[in-house]
Amino acid sequence: MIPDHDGAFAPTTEDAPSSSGFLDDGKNTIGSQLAFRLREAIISGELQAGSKINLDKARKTFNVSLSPLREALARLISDGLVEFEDNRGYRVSSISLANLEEITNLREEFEIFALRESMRLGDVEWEGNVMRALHRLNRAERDAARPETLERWEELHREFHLTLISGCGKPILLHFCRLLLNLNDRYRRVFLTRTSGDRNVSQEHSEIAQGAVARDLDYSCDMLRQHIHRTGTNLRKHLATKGIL
Amino acid sequence: MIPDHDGAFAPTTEDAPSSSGFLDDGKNTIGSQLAFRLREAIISGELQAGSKINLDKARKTFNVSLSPLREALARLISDGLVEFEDNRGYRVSSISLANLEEITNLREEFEIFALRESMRLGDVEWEGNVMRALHRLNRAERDAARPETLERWEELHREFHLTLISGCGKPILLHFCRLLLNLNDRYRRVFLTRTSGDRNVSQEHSEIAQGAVARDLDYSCDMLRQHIHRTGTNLRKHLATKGIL
DNA sequence: ACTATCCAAATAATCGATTATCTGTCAAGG
DNA sequence: CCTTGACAGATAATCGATTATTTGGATAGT
Repeated sequence: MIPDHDGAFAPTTEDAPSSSGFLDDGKNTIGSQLAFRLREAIISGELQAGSKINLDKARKTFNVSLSPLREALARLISDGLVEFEDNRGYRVSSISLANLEEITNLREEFEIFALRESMRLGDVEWEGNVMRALHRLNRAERDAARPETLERWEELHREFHLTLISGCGKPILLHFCRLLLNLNDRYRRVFLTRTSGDRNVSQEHSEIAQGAVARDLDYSCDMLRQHIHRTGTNLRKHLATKGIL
Repeated sequence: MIPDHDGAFAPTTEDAPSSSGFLDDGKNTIGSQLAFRLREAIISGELQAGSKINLDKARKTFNVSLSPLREALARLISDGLVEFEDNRGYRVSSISLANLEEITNLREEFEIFALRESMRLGDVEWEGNVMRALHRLNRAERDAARPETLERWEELHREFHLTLISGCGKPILLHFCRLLLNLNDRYRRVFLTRTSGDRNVSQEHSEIAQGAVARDLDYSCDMLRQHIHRTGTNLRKHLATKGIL
């Protein structure tokens, strides 16, 4: 469950990372659903990075009133996907090489820290969740020609990484990692629709997960670091190539 | 300037940490001013941790309409000071021993990381800002009997810590540190109105700052770690004593 | 007594209209 | 020409009223 807007850094009430992470369970307010839709629109690149968000147009596009629209945008600000300035309105956060590099760098720092803590503190429950998330991810197909598989894969991928560090017992840290993962996903969704040829991502995930449940701290952390680093490097290349900077 | 709501993780436009960090420059929208007032009310303890925020009452108390009130609360959610649940409304984030410990722990990790980066990358401008912030802080008085001096000291103290790490060139990291500092300040404001007898906080700050501009990485980082750690320990004691947990 | 169901008051969410602010354009003055 | 100021259109912010949801308490059934 990504949104994480049930409360700020709530002490992680979730029993097990709900598989149906992103389900729009119909039970929410318009504001929540809208936040969900907008988030997807931004992460998928449908709403271009850096572009201004005209409230009137958005209101009409999504068929909602201003109140829930602002509500939704406020949440995306917390997520770092939208920026805001008094009397100037909202705009989709820009992407840049520097931003990508920072995200990658911070992910390395924070996720490794959180993984280490998880291995130190995680219980059997956590181990089980990790193995499940791994299995589900590795079973999911990822066909660039079929967007719905990409979306599904992204969801499971994020779920995997979050589950991996979910045993750390640090809600705020988890919150930060979730944000970074979110930000990172946007770059991947926009620039990478397939895995680069020289990588076997499934295997990378397996190595990390197995090292984690075996409590092989150094090995698992090292694998994770490399994993994040490689993704960063690939993204950097693609960003430079398609280079809209 | 703390609020940091000019945009998500904006590439730090600020030339120098504006001394007038918190000035309510009158030029903002009602929502912004309200966010400012509410933040102060929460950090100062005026709004009790864990308490529910009744929109109607708040609306009347602050003499505003619902829209700006929700706007303001949305910002405090980003700050981690307020929690929210669909159809259930808002409440002031709770405090707890675990929460305090996490904040302290993460501050140690992140601020040290950011300080190290600042020392690696910071320019003369940064050095100057650090020395200025230090001077201003050490000159400020802090009299438990006069709340306005406490408030002022807190502002300068936050400013000092932020300036110290402002050279790191990592806007997102800075954003996270700012949040943690904010959260931490609430504990101090509520539980510590004076420095514990066995500490010379001014000297601690001086040591950190001087080590920083001298680029003595290990020394400065170590001093900062101890500084944060001591504060955490003190707060923990007071929390246990006045223990409303 | 205990639980379940329904109702009413309290509270949150949303809407449409109004007010305030900003932005770009054009004219007058230098 | 360039700058300055004023205007108009576009856009954001706010408000008051309406609608939807939740909560707590009363009632009926076991």
